[in-house]
Amino acid sequence: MGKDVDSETVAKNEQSVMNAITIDCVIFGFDKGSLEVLLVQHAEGISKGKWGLPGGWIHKKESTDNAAHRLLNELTGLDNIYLEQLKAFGDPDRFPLRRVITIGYYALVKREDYNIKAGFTAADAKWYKINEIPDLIYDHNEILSFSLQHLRNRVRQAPIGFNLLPEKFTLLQLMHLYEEILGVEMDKSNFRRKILHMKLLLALDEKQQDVSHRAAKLYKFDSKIYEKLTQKGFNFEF
Amino acid sequence: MGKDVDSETVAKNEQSVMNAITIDCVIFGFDKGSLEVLLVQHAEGISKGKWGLPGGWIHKKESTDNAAHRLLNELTGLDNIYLEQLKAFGDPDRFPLRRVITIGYYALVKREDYNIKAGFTAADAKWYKINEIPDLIYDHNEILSFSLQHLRNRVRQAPIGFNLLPEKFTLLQLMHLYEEILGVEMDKSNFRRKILHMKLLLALDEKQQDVSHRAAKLYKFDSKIYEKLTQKGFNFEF
DNA sequence: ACAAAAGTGTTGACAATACACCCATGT
DNA sequence: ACATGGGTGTATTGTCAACACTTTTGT
Repeated sequence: MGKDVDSETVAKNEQSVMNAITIDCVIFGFDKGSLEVLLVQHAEGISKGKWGLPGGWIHKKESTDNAAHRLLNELTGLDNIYLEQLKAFGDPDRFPLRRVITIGYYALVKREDYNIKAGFTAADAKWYKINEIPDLIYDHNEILSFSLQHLRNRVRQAPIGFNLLPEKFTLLQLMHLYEEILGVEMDKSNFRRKILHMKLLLALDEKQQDVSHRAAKLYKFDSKIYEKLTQKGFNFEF
Repeated sequence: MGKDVDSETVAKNEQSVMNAITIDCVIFGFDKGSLEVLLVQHAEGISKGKWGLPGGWIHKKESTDNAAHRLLNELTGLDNIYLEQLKAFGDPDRFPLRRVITIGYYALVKREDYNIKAGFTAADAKWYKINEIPDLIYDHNEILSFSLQHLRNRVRQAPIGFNLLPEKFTLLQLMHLYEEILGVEMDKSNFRRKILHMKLLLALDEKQQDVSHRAAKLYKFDSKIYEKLTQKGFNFEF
């Protein structure tokens, strides 16, 4: 949950939100070879100064999915974000003040698109590398590690990893993304064969610019072919 | 949700339950080659007479997982059931009277163990074949089809299918289970090789009884080996 | 020239598939 | 004897992992 969440004021005064359910988002980004998560710092309340997942309350008239999209947009300004529900976290003691159940979501964003929203400063919101996560409020460490586990599984069954990369990318960039997420080393040659064999990528007539070595061909993700493949349930095993 | 759920009485009078969140369970069983789901009939309220998923309210002091287990036990009398959360369903209009979010669970039960709990009659609770599901209350058809999709995916990645079979089973029974869940035809010989190669099964010194053909060897599921395999994340692709 | 990454080719091991066939048992 | 399912064997094809090698480009 975000800035004001552990102050009870919001829930008590606002009749327009549900008062025993919140939403928390794990926002993944990929930058310079590292998988990162966007955390926010609490400005007030009992956990002032501590970091946590961005989140907030659900309006009475919006779906939980919409609420998650809205919260994400309020924080990052981004609109068409890959967003999926993880599950509900319902331990009776997870929130110290009273019984609140939270619905976890995870999002994948392209770091190139991301600009922190006006109203937030570097002190409020910050990207943390996945293996440098501090102690978070409530059960947010648990939600985060669940989402990481989930991402590792999903990424092997559906080509959602693309959502973390720029529109145009090289095969090696894609491979490094998988290596980072799954924590494994891969063989360049075999990776190329495998991914090209799936016909999911569209080769562009463009090459990398300004690199101090042979420029690699750029590819983009072909969503039409992806649709076909997801329907008959394919296997993206790496 | 179960018998009394759409009467508001429970939520309003009972201070001990959360009033805007419920739990709904999809209970899968496997009988005579068919995948089935346990549905219950509403006794009162606006949807009297209609069938729906069993479910109910969450007590203030129990986790959502415990609530699901409790509800399942109240209905079936069973204790050690395979139970997993699906996700939260949060459409603002899913429940007609007011805003209620439900957390979906799915359970796999061995039909041999199952006995309907006292207090329920055949008119209250009934097994329905997966392709003969009637119109259900609220968004329960949606929850059901989501859970079926989820089951089909899960069953290919973890050996949870065993939870639907008796303690001791034959290889062909197991194969038929997979065929039914996944909706495919399999090759007997190849299935044997594949499943035995995984070393997940323990061959017993027992054979089928009272069958009008050659009796098949019985196997049981080796949970120790399963633990090992799940940890390094294996692939149960069929 | 050489570093660094792009990109290709080859090989051997192993797994998936499709079938053909024999075995045991009750009616 | 035959129907029914249990159980074995094999030949082919395809996929995967390991690794050696060539190509391009900036410094």
